[in-house]
Amino acid sequence: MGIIERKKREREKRRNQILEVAKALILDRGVPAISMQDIADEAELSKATIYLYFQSKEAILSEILGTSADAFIAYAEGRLEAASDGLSAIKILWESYLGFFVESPDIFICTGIKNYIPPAPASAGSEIEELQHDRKIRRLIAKVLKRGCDDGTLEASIDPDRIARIVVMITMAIVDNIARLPRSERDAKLIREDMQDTFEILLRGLAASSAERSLLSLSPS
Amino acid sequence: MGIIERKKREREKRRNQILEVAKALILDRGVPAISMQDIADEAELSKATIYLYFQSKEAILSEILGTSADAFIAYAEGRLEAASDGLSAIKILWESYLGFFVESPDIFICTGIKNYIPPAPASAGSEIEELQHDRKIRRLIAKVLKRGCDDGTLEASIDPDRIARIVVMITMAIVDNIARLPRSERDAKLIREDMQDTFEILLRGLAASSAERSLLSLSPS
Amino acid sequence: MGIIERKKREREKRRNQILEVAKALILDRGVPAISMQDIADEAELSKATIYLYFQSKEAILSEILGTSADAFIAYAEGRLEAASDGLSAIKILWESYLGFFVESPDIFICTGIKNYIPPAPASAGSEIEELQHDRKIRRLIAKVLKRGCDDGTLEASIDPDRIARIVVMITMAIVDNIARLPRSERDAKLIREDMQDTFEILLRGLAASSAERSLLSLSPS
Amino acid sequence: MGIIERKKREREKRRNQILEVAKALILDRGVPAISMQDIADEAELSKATIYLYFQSKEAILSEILGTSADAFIAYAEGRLEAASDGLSAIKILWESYLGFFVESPDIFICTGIKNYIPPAPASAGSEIEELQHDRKIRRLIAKVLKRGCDDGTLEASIDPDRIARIVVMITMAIVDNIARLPRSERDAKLIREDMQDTFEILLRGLAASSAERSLLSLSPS
DNA sequence: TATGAATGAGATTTCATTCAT
DNA sequence: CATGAATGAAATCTCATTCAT
Repeated sequence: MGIIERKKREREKRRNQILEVAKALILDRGVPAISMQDIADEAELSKATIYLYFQSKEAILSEILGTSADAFIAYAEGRLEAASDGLSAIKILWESYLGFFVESPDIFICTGIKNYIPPAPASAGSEIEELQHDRKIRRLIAKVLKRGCDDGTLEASIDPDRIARIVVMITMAIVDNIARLPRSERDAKLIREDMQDTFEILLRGLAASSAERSLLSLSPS
Repeated sequence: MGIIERKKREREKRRNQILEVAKALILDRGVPAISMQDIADEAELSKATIYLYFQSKEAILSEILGTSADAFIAYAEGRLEAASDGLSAIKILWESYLGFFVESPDIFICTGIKNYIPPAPASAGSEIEELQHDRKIRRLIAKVLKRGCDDGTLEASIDPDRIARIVVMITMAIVDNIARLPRSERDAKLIREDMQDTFEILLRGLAASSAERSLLSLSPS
Repeated sequence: MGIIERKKREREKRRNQILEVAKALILDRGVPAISMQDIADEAELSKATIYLYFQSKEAILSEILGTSADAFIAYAEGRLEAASDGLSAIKILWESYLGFFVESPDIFICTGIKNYIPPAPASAGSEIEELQHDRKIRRLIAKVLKRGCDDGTLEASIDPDRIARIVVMITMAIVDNIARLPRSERDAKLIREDMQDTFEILLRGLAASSAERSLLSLSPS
Repeated sequence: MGIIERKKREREKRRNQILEVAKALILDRGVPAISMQDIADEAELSKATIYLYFQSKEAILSEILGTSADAFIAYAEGRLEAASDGLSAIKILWESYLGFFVESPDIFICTGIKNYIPPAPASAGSEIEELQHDRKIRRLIAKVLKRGCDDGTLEASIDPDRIARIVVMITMAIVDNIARLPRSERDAKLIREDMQDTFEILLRGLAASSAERSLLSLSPS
């Protein structure tokens, strides 16, 4: 029954092609400026065909979000195994972020999408699914923070879950701000600098007071 | 000739009424979901009448933004006079923010508007004006940070301008995130708690290492 | 009873002021581009006040048309008294036209208005009134043509009434074409040249074959 | 795969249907009085569908204009091959015009459109394209006039380009004037008579003085 | 007389989505 | 599976005109 397999593979390929096209367009013109027509045109498919692969525009956006988040999580989890304690774990997390996300345009795309999704929509259904993407990353961060609280390398008073949420927000905010610049002025280096500064401040703010100052700076690859 | 005065007052009243209606709608449904028609309907006026008071939809949004920002700046500047050094100044700033903004729904509205403004627009004209509102607040924060760097109460290595930008971003991010919750779950207390935690982390991250730990917590009124 | 007289005079003055403003605006931006609001603003009156003096926008346009036509007719009739025969009469008529109208911007205004009035409107009422303005000029031209047919200086086969109508049309067409140029390139000299060429062709076409060729050119003042 | 062919044909048919509907409406109510809504209603399509076939209202008007002009030019050029000299060429041109255009309502439609196009627009871009339609006809006329000047059958002193421009204007003026009559009184015969008279006058005015008088009348088919 | 305020009706255009083939 | 065609609903903005004061 290889034929069914092949069909499935081809279907998957089309899906990905559409997603790639959508990502490229978002990067170029911003989420609100692109229409299903644009995606169809660029993918050299008809609008109707797009609807064969995705239920709605929102579904496309959601999938892009999810894929990127999952990829990051896999990447970060691999690197985290090398962490000796909570403090170094969170440093590794941020270095991963700086290394992985910032180099790739996915970061702009995801932030663009997140900010496009209307705040507090009427139907809670899809929204919950949306947040799921965040939530995975949030859970990862919370785990790392908790480890630091437990082993004494991070300030004991913090609430890992809440701070994890805040950290995700902050990160997105930085990207979003860069994304608002005209495309030509937009620069991965800018983000990296802003993020490095921000993460160092957060690191100092989160570390236990006993932590050695010299450990509180980041050195992204 | 009090008649002219009265007319003027009434006109002002209508303007404000429209702004209030717009704010209420934004709060309720989010910026992208409201149209001039919605505003008109809710204000029990015709669309054309709205255009009598505001040149465009953007003008309404901009005015809301500007008014709130100005009010906050005035409020904060008054309180800042009591600051003895940079560290206490920044604490006062954040306490002001928590006290002033967080209690009022303006915070949601402003964040909603800011995030609605299309990222990286072609014409820089109006956008620059838009950002002006931010810029004022940013300048205020930068001034406070600089004071702290100069008098040794804040970490000397930080760049006041960049960090000011980051701080504004972070603040908006927190609000925005809350705003994305379904209206019913959304809660000023939530924001206050998130912000307080965040600001405390930032405070510890920004303070000079010599600062007394006990000074690094906030107590909003 | 001077008081009533004065009021009447003042009313007349306001009317004229409004008409002048309207003419200036038409000249500047073209009929379709001006609104009652524009007229009111420029006249430093309210829109409602304009409606106290004129029943509608159309009424203003119509009055402008009428006034200009009447002025031209008076001017031309004066000069026509010097005509010795039909051929010289028609030359004088065109020279008058070139001298009077072309020098003054009224020509643009009138043409602009004429072309703005929708062709073949539903209600015949107002339209008939409109054409009245033309008709007066047409009658004048027809009279002159008839004189020429009768005294043998013009081609006997022409139908004075029909040709009069045609001549008015042609004249307007020339002006209209110039009016379509960007205001900066628009030039009274241009019109004069086009009109002179055209009138000379018409003159040759209308003159009896016995007419001396040397009489068939125009020399506008 | 005739299916693609058929689709293409049907698409073309729809386009034409829309153009026909637009033409009928223009004929009936005049260009300024019709909206995209009207066209859609009359074509029993939705407004959005109209936009599927034409980029804008202006595009529809322009296409109507272009099609008619091209058709006329083709028709006239074919007949012009029979011309023995400049004088007979211009006679043939006018006879073609009378025969081709005047019988069809296109003449009203085109004139209506031309007069609708705003005078002296800010952006020269689209306007230039618009005038292209005229220009083609103008060029044809100029060529014919030049031939006549060169072979001595037309008055040598005329400037072919300028006179060509004038002739186009005059022609349009006649049509436009008829179009302003209430639809019921409007009559192709009227135009034909007016145009024939006019063209004969122009012919006499343009012909060299040596031309035989008997050649200076038109006999449209 | 004069006017500020209000508005109904409409114009053009866009877009996510559906459906017959 | 793929698509061309169609559309309803909306969005922003304009304008001649009326009316209460």
